[in-house]
Amino acid sequence: MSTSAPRSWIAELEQDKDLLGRGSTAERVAGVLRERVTQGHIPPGTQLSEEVVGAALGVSRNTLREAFRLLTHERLLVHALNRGVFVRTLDADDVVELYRLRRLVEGAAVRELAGAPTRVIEAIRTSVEEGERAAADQRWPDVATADLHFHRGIIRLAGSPRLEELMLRVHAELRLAFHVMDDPRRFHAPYLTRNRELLAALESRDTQQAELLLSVYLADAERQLLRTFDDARPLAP
Amino acid sequence: MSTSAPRSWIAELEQDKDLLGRGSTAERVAGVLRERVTQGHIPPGTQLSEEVVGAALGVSRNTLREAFRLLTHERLLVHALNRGVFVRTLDADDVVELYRLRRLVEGAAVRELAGAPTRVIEAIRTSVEEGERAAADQRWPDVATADLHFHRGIIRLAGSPRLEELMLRVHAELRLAFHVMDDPRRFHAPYLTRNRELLAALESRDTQQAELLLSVYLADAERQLLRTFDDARPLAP
DNA sequence: GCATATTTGTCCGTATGTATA
DNA sequence: CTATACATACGGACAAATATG
Repeated sequence: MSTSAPRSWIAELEQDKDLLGRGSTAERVAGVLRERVTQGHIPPGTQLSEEVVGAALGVSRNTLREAFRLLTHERLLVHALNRGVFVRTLDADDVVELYRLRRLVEGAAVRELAGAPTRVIEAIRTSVEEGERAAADQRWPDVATADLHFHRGIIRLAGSPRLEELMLRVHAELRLAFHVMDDPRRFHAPYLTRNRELLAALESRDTQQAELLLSVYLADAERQLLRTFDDARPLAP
Repeated sequence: MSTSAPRSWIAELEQDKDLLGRGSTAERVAGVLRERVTQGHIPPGTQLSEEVVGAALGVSRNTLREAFRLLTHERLLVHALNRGVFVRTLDADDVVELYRLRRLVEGAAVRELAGAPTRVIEAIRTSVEEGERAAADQRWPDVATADLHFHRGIIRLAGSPRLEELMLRVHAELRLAFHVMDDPRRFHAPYLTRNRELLAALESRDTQQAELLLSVYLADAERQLLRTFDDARPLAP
């Protein structure tokens, strides 16, 4: 594999050096790399050499290896024994499993609607309005993050921090696939009205309707993502 | 905090030194420690000194810290900044959330019963018979592990490796709480007949019945665990 | 409240092993 | 097959934080 031809992301990395504020050094380094990877600035498949990245961020290899270990557990990097770490590349099977998991978990969370505190539903409303405002101002990346906030709110209906953490990682993984999209607007914008409909079902405590809307929502999103996936890579190794 | 008075577990650790077979050194070290912690040989609350444990296993501090990082992510250890790592101590709130998560996820998995391959159900049958054989031979620890295999089989109905991994970690966490039980027989043995009943519902593809049996199963187990939890620690800080 | 001892956090240098050109 | 580049793992060192008296 050719790993990285331009290497422009290394210079960008150095700009984050002073951004390493609080927390353990390894965790701060992991935070910077997580941001760069999920934002698509470091494309999937590129190798992250210990020496090069460590020099760019000004940390030792020991510290960097701890950060790598964190991100490998989050499945944003893959670790090949004695070969190094690489930015994860998602294939179609990954997307299928991730959406299967979303349908399962978010569906189960909606089914907990009856016992969920109203505070959670209000937070979901906030995320919907946040997305609509962002769309009105044509801030498409913000529309995408508002959409993720919307789904995080749904998962909160389940009332389990561990489940929420799992799904945060799932969403981060999916972002690796979102970047094959040339136009983020076309992908996220159509779901604004769907989110509004789903919110209405939640606020009227209509579990059945919410479950139905959610399942078609996720099925459509998966289909759309898989379609552009096949277009982008007709013959992947 | 007094951490560890007897320290007998250090000598036991050294017996595992040669057991470190394949894989990265850090991962093998993590494997040994994971075993010792989930088996209850290293009691919750004890501090794992880098120097002491590193000497016992014959690995350097840097390598050991990588292993610690792995187990901290699995929530078997807790990391206090500048103070070190400790074996996790579960409180009642943890148990409540873990069982909420089990009800949610295993319930959702059973609801996927229709689309699950028969191979998975056959594996569940195997785990039931495995538990019954162990009980007949009075091997109570094996009854406990067979019970965990049973639930892992149920989760496999969902067909998501990521979900399975999450729940494996949840089960490992729960083992930290199981050890407050003085008698593992009384806790796990009564569920043998319940598992047999649930298996019958699964094999006849009766989703409704399986869902019902599972929910009362988990509710009872949670109640029983919380009860002995309150007995063991009437006034926890 | 202060001084000391212990432990962790971080970095460096180096030797060994492994994969790839 | 050899050579090269890189990851793996070790040991030592010092700074920083914490606990103890």
